[in-house]
Amino acid sequence: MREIEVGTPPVNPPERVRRLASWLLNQARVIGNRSTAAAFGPGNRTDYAVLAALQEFGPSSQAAIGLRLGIDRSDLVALLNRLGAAELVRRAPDPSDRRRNTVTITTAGRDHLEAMDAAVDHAQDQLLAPLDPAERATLVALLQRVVAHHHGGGDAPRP
Amino acid sequence: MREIEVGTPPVNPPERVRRLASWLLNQARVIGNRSTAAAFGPGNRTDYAVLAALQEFGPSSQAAIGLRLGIDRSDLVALLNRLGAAELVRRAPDPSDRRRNTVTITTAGRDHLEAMDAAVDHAQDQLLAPLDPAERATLVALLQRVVAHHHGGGDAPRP
DNA sequence: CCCATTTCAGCTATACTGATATGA
DNA sequence: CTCATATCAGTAGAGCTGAAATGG
Repeated sequence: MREIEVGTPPVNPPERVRRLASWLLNQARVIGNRSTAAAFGPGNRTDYAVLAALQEFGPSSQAAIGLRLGIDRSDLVALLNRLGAAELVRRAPDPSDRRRNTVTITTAGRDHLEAMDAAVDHAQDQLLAPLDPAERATLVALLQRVVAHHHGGGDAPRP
Repeated sequence: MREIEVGTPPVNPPERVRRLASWLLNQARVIGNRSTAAAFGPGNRTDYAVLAALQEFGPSSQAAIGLRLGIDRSDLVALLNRLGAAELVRRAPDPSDRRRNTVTITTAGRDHLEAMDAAVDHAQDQLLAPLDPAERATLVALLQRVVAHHHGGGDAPRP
């Protein structure tokens, strides 16, 4: 029994394509999106990242959240509208700089984040099912290095 | 000097997010898409896969191409319209089954494919820049196993 | 004046769904 | 009548751009 359903999977692609890291990343990402779409609702896969950032770093402006997670300022507006409507975050004008909204995670938001943690772990488990723990760590480490190289330090805190 | 330009890179994301394979795959895929978008024109990253499939397996129906590469039947129509307009493929009704179009790569298509090969290699090189050859092979092999597991054999020919 | 922040309106490319016409 | 094939129309989310409104 296969846990993740795939819509239009490739069947025997040509050599040239089968060895391309960029192609494999695209395929793997579609699979990962499906497994995480089951954990969160569809469409809202970035909610987890935003709540996790607010939990780990405390109240932040929208610009700070976007910068931290690589989410566009525009997309954050609708996302925070949803999280705010669900009472998972509060959005209040910053008294010290009234251009800013200070976004704060609520108690309900913390609960929701913890509930999602289990679902997220399960999604990663499904995605990486064919790999043993050491191989999973290797894959994650290699991907972190690729991302860090191009983003200039996305995998480790910078001074 | 960084070769690949990135629009909204994450800066110091939270622990919970930084270790997620699904998140890393998304980040790496955006980087890979940018590097390949430089090799092909933007928008047409699947052209290479289609031409490679026709080169390796010979003339095929559109349904066969889509099945092989995991491309939706609908999206193939516009793609082949473009490739046909550029004279890189020929599309002729199959005399033995007139529902089908037999798609054949042209000489110009072969030339174009070979020209793209170099650009594609360069794009992979940029994407995997921080990894040595052994690490690149490891990453590709791990991704192939993940993809194969969920697609049921996407990384190796099946009988 | 210039710059930062939020918000909105819209654009493009991707992955997909559903319906239709034609033919095996 | 059924199934397969190709085509078209249209949907939904992701990533992004440009401009307006407000304020430092």
